[in-house]
Amino acid sequence: MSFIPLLPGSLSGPPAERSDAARNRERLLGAARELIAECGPDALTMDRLAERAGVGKGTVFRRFGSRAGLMMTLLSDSEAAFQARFMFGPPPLGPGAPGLERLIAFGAERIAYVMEHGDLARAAEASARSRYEVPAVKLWQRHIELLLREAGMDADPLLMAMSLAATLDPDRLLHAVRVHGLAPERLTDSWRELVTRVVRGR
Amino acid sequence: MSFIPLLPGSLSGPPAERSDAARNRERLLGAARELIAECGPDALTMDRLAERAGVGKGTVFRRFGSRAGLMMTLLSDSEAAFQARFMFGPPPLGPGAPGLERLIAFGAERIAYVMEHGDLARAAEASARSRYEVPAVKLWQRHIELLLREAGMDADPLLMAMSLAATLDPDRLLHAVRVHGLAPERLTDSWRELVTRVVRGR
DNA sequence: GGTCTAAACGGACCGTAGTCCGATTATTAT
DNA sequence: ATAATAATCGGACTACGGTCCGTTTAGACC
Repeated sequence: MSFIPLLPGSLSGPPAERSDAARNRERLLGAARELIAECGPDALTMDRLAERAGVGKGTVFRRFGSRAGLMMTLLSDSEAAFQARFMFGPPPLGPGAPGLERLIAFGAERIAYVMEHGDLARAAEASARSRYEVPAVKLWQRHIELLLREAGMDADPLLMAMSLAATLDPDRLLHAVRVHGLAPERLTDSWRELVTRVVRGR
Repeated sequence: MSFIPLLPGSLSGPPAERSDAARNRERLLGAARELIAECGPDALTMDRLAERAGVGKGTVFRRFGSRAGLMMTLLSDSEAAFQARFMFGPPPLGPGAPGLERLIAFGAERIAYVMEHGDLARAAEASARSRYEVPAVKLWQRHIELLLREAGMDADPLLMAMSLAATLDPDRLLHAVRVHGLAPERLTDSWRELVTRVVRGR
């Protein structure tokens, strides 16, 4: 007869990463940060990364699943911090302020975030299909929807949130700033106008 | 002494396509349409296309520059028709109706267009960088900006047009319909709400 | 220490977009 | 018709993301 655990297996946590796996993950993350610091995210190829970290290519993909997955891992710290700030931090970004003000603050913070981590964020946007299935992206969108409802928006908050989220897409924001040469403040101002008009209604 | 043209060279038109080049271009377009009809745009690879058309791979790229370029060429007819309708056609899409009504009609038509040619449009969206530099995309955006101004929008019409254009991105629209299962009419309704609120202002 | 197993490893391999350059051919001038 | 020339052609080649599978090894149990 086999061992019967007191807790369901899935609650005892993952079966503990093997030590060589942990070592390689750290090596890979370190090497990735080095390469990005040297040449930027676009120049990071999976082959070079494997070589630099001294592991096989298969190992890279088993760890991170894909190039986008690697980039998301690299972003996860700042991403988590951002999430914590808009969900639990002080107003006007966090709870405590009116919905509209939180929306305005959210956009402003998001724009600032993209200005700082934009290239990485763009590289982390997986290939086409799953771009909108990334947990973080879905979270922002639900957050916007929530704030819209709280601000009294009546008409189809889900789709309005989708439209507003599209405005904050890293790709578009970076293009506006880098190609069109627009100042980030102008993006922030425009976002404030946009959400104000959308919320205030007709 | 060399020949002096009466007109600057660039005005005498392109130096006339060589007959074999024209023949190959037709062959390629035909083969591309066949392959897409058979297996959809995603299954069209440049190698298969070259093989089916009976030409070398280099020829494909010299003709169309890239995979996205090929897709744009395939779309150009319906794209031109669409452009003609919103620029010169009857109201409310074309000139003659108030700006807001034209904006609403524009979005509705665009959504319908994406529902029909969406996959092709998505494949035509070049790789990252130049997504917003495609002439057609810039044209829509300027058109939206124009209509916003005409409708009396005061605050930064350029950026508002960018945001609104983001809402109509084929990728997002298709995702909403295919993954979230939203009805296209709901997208149209939401677009009407959105532009109405944006234009009416505070 | 020895044995066993599942997990981790590594790098050869694949499909794809895009490039390059020597060979070919349409066109024009003579 | 012939020769000169410049555009076109074709397919081998590269770079990259991603997969596969035979081999190795960490860790648990004896």
